[in-house]
Amino acid sequence: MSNPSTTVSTRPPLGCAAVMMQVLRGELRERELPFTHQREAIAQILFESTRHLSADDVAASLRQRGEHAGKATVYRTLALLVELGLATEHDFDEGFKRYETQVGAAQHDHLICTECGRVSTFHHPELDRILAEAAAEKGFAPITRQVKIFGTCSESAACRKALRTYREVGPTS
Amino acid sequence: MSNPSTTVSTRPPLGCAAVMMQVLRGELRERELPFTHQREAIAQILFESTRHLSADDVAASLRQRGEHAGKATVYRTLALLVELGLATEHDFDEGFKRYETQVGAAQHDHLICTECGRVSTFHHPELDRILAEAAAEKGFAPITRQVKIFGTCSESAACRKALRTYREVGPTS
DNA sequence: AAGCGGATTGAGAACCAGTCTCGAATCCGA
DNA sequence: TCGGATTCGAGACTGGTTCTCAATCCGCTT
Repeated sequence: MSNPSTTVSTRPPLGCAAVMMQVLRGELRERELPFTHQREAIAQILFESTRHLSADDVAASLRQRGEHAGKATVYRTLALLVELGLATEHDFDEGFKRYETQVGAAQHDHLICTECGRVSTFHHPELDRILAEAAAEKGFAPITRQVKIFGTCSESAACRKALRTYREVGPTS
Repeated sequence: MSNPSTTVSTRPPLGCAAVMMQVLRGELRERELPFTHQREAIAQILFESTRHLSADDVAASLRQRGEHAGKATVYRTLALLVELGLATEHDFDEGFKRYETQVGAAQHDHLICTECGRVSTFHHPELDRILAEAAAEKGFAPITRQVKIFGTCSESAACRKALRTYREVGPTS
C-alpha cells in the first residue's frame, strides 16, 4: 500500500462520459433536484476516470481544472451519485472510501494488492449464482454484495519479490 | 442498523476458549512477546464470545468483569490477535471495525441485514474454488478475502415488512 | 526473592475521514 | 427578470483509531 493513488481499473476507458452525464441530468430532473455546476464537475471527473477515486482525488482533479468545490459538496455529491446508481462506493481498507462510475450492469469484483495498492477487477460467471444460492438458503434477500480478494499482484518486480519472500517464510509471519 | 449490538453468529458456542488461550500463549512465546494480563483478558473475551465484537464491546465486557484496559491497549491487542491469525477483522459499514475469533480453518462469509444490523454467516462449498480460479487467471496470489452480502434478513417482522415494501417500490428509490 | 533490560500499558492528545451548520449564492420555472 | 426553494462552502465538529512517553509489568537470571 505504498502509493494508493496509483490504483488502476481494467475497465476499458469508455468515451461514454457524455452519455452518463445525460443520464445524470435525467435522474436529477426526475427527482426535481437542480443540476448544479458542482454536481456536473464532480460527476464529470468520476465519469471520465478509469480509476477508483477518493474524495481527495476528486478535489485534487477539480483544482487541476481550475475549479473548486467544498469538501462537504464533494462528499454530498458522491453520495448522491451512489444513491442514483451512477457510482459505487468501495472500501479497500485504506481508512477512506473510493468511488467508481457504475456503468450499467457491468458487475465486477476486486483484487487488491497489499504490496503496491493496485486494484484490478475480475468477473467470474458462477459467482452471482453461488451468492444467490447462499443467500436464498438462509432466507436472506440480497441487495448488494462486496467481494474482495486481498493478496499480491504480479504487476511490478517489487510485488513479485514480496510474493516469493512470502512463500519462503510462510503465511504466519 | 437500529441496534448494532445485537449481531449474532451462527457459529456454535464452542467451549474451546481455553484451547485458544494455550495457542495464544504459544504464539507469544515463540515471538518472545510477553503474555500480559491485559492480553489474556482481551483474548478471553473474544474467545468466549460468539458475536462480532467492536473495540467498544470489548472494553464494556472488561468493565463488566471488573477489569480495565486503556483503549490503546484494546486496539493494539485486537490487531495483535489478527496478526497472529487468532482473530479476524470485519467492516460491516457501521463506521467501525468488529472482531471475531478465527477458529482454525472454519472459513465462512457474512450476510449483513441493512434493516436490523444482524449479521449471520454462510458457507458455500464452491466459493473457495471460484475465487481461487478468478485470482489465478489474473496472476494474483490471494492471501485473504472478504465476501459480504448486504440485504434484508427474515429474522424479525420489521425486516420482513421492509422487504415487502422494497419489492413494491423497486430497487431504485 | 530481588534485580534488570526491554516490551507493554494507559491517559490523554492528536489525527483524520467524514458530517453538520447556517448564512450566502445558485438554480430554474414562470 | 423574479422569487422561492435548494445547494454551496468555510469551518467547526464528531467519533473511531493511533500516537506519545513516563510509569509499569514481564520474564529471565543470579
